[in-house]
Amino acid sequence: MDIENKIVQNIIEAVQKLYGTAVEADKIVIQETRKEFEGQITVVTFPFTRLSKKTPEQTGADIGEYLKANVEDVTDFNVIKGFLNLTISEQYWTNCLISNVLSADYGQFKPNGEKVMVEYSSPNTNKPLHLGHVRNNLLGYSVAQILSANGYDVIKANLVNDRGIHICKSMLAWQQFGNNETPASTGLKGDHLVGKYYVIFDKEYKKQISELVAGGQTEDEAKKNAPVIKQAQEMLLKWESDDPAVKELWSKMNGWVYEGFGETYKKLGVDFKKYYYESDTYLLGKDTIEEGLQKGVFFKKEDGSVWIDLTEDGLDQKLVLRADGTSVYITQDLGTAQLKYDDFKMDKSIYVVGNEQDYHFKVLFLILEKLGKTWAKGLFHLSYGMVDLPSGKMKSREGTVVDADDLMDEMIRTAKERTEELGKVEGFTEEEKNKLYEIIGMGALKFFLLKVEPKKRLLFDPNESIDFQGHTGPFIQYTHARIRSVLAKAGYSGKLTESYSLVLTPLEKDLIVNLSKYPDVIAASASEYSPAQIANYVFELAKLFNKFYHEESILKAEDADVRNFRLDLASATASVINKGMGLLGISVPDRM
RNA sequence: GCGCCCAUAGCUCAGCUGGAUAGAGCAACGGUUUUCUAAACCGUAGGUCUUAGGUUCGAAUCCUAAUGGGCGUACCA
Repeated sequence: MDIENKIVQNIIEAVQKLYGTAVEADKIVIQETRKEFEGQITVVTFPFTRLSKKTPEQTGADIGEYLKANVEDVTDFNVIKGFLNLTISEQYWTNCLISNVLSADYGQFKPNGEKVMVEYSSPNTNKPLHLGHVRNNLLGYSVAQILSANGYDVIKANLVNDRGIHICKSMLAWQQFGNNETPASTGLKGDHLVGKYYVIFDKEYKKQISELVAGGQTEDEAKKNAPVIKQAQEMLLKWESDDPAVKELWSKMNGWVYEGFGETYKKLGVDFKKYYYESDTYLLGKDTIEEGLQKGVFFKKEDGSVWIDLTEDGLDQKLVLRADGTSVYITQDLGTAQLKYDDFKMDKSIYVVGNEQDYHFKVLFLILEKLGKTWAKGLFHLSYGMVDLPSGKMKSREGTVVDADDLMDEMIRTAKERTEELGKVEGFTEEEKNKLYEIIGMGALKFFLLKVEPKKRLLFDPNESIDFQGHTGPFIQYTHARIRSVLAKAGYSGKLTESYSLVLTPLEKDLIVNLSKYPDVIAASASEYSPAQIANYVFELAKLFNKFYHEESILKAEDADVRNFRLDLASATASVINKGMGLLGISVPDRM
């Protein structure tokens, strides 16, 4: 809000003139006035009492007088203890609505010339996506949208883990037990079919282990000697040496998975500009290791393994290359980071990855900094908490995962039931109905996951369905639909208010004050990479509008100017709801 | 052992760089529909902000320690 800057400037002047000393702008605390007091903007005046050598009340009154006399839009003030509550003119708020909030690009910042990559999703191709991936995908997509609204040029990237021992496990199990099943022959989604064989592998593996243990081997020996694991390892070696048959099987099964993921991504509403595949990048990083050795950042042990000593930074010694010269996880991440930078030369790069990898990224970024990569300071790990069930962690191999596709289907089904119960789809075509159910069901799911601060862990109880009432996506969607309905009835087609001399009701003023905060919320959510801030803001806005809607009629307002103004106000609210929800990847319907 | 993260109402969560009597939603109880969509609105009840110290005009917020929970600390990814 620009009025805040004006007030801050004038306070600096006031303190200078009244008390003969200077205050820094960042010492001045401005906040929203609490509901129970008169005014919209509050200045905390405790810090000035030291300069004024007067009571908080007297100091507040001094500054209040000054502001009233010198700032055009400050029309009145009151002082309660160390709080100076300012009343801002009606014209200011009316004007704010008409010239700012209602403009088409409200909340969209000008391009800032910076490029940022957001890497998210990053699935393994041996099993379908589950609820944890859903959180990742929604977060990544939303953060990308938010950065884009803040003026960044955003590149959404997906680093697919398409190779490795876990992939070979699914392949091997399919080869041995699959009877040539395909998605077409079974009707299963490709990623689910492959996941099925990942589970079958694990069952077989466990069976063989217990047989070997029964035959006298220790648990550890059995784990190494079980025939299936040996075969999987052989398969991995063959893959690495480009064995045509293995590669063909690999391409075939990954192809099924990609088709399945494609559907899931589509339903989730996420997309990517750039795909990286680990089968292409897993050998990268060796140059970086060499560079590190040259620069003396890394050192070689007698066995030939390469390390970095981070003990001075409070971390440990970390292996960066095995004794046999092969890569570890961080080797390829070093290489991939370089590759990404070479590809796009971005200013910032966000990795959306769970908090179990906090240490890994701390080390990764630190190494790149020590290597003197100027771009390393732009790297950021957007770390988010795990999604837990009441029973604890989800385990794909133990079948306790909440499957992404199942969950989405269930949400949409529930949306359908709820909507039909309420009898709200009269006059909808079959297609419109299905579209609506999807919008509502996905809205409920997305809002549920995004309203929580990313770094907090998230509890999901499959036995308790996700709500459609209260602090939810559908609540906000409903508010939007109501507004659109009123606007449609009024034949509203754009800004109606001319007059700046309205007397606003408290609720109208509250609404405008709230709407005027939107750009600040967008900026804050970007600097903290937190869609939750937008989610909670939009909820607050919707709640406030519902109150207004309930208490003050729009279409039946006695005065034509008031009616027009309220239509503008409603339209502005709908538009901010639409934009805010859009940044969360949630659509809002016109009717529901 | 060491490191990182979390702890707010019965449950799920807000609480911005320290600022007024700590706020929502759900669940519970009571009320609102001849009036723009009741997926809504209003009210009641519910809290020693895990604990103990400290910093200061002022602490849920910052510092220290303890307790509880999660994660990491692999020549796994």
